[in-house]
Amino acid sequence: MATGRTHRPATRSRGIPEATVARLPLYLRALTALSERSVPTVSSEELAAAAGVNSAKLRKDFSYLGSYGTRGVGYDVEYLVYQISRELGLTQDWPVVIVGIGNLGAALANYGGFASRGFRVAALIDADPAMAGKPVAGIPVQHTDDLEKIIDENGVSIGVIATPAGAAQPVCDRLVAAGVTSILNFAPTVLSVPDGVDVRKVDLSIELQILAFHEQRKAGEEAEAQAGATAPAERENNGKGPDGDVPAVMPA
Amino acid sequence: MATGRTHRPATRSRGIPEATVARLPLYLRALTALSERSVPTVSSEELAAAAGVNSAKLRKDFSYLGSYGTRGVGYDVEYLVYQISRELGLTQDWPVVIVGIGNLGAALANYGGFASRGFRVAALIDADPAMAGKPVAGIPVQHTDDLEKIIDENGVSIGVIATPAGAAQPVCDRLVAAGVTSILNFAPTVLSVPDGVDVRKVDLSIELQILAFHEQRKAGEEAEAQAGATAPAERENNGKGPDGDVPAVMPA
DNA sequence: TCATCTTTGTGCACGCGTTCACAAAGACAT
DNA sequence: ATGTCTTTGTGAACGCGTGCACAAAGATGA
Repeated sequence: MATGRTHRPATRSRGIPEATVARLPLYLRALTALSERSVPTVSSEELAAAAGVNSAKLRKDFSYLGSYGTRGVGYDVEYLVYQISRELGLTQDWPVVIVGIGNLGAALANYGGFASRGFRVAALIDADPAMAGKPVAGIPVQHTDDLEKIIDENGVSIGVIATPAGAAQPVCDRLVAAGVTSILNFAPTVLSVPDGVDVRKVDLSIELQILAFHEQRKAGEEAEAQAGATAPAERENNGKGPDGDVPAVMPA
Repeated sequence: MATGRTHRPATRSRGIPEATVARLPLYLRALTALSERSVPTVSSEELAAAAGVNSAKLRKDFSYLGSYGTRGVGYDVEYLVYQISRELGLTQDWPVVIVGIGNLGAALANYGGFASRGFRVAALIDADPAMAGKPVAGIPVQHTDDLEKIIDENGVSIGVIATPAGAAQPVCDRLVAAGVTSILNFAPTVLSVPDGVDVRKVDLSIELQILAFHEQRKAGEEAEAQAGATAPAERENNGKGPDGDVPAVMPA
């Protein structure tokens, strides 16, 4: 998955482990799909398959929320949808601001997945005066100068940063000073924030690099297996470097 | 961080722990910045601060790669940049295809972070015939019909899925059948793939839901602390539900 | 050459998360 | 009522990841 990793010291919030919290949205999505198909109940086995996790893990996750299942039957879909929604805080409305309306910011503004679960794009903010007033996804872009006022008037506590790397920390500081306590950061920067503020980061470049690592490993193993299968002894040094299984690319 | 979570059974690849691999890009970014400022060496303490991690963790991470530091001095920046790049497989070129050129797909195509680290957008693919031939980020969009040919001719092993949820699994299947072995999935779906194929997912909606959970918890604790500080006994049941610290929103 | 000082590399202990395996609970049929 | 069968909820063991704390290594100066 995406870099969604956690900064917080794994403090168990209200008894629910962080790892479980991260899976609840997954369960919720699967349950919503079942609900739309009017499926009344579901077993841990079925639901786990739909969410792509181990069934024991799912049961343990649910056990942190309470005993919502019926032995011999399974879980009531509608009831579980409600319980998880409530636990995640999705029964209320969360106004969100997006700062930095470039390619990515605009795409986020247009992203339907926000509105679907209680998240409402309250405002779009950009530092470019030329953008001011221009509507994106039906919402007029406002200038950074008014950031504090916008946060305050809309009671915003969640901010999304989609600015270039250089602008991210200053924007973050202003958001926090204005009262934002949760930040979703798309800029390739490590943000520093005071205690009590949550930051999650999504970094496309990092995700690709992790994939590249595994991809390289796969290629290497394959080559090794190939060599081992055909002629193990022949694998001396076919014109590369002294180190056989390392690409012969040298640094400066 | 973003949903970047890992699917693989935490199989330690080549002795390097998965958690370490996920941090290497972070170190690399910090080191690149130092390199551009022509800083020759850096201590684990300084670098750790720049990357936002514990210094002991950083040293242990580097120890998996080998002994690249000098005691009493620190690490050679240039050398470390090269070693990490090589370990991550960034010394070679990775052609990537993006499937689904909507808002998000277009934003990804325009994203500069791809090109910067050995990743090259080899092709953009969309199912809409009206999009075919239209250039996005300077690259003409091609039709899904040619997917297999494109993968094959460009030697693509990494695919990015930015389609609507419904199209994701079919597209994934075709990518895998055509030879792609690493997938970065932006669609809100659980993809099932055969063994040997890596999937990482980035889910904006999930990230927001996790933030909402903590945000709700913070609000609840604050209210509780408030109540406890002023009048603990007064906190009987101020017209909500039988369960005091749960929002009195009822399901259908 | 020797002493001092800095910084790495790592042994060790701890805690979270995962998984297995099973007892308890309930549905359902007789 | 009683028995059988399904499925939950959880105790317990295991493994990975983290962070402390320190010994070893090397630089630097006298």
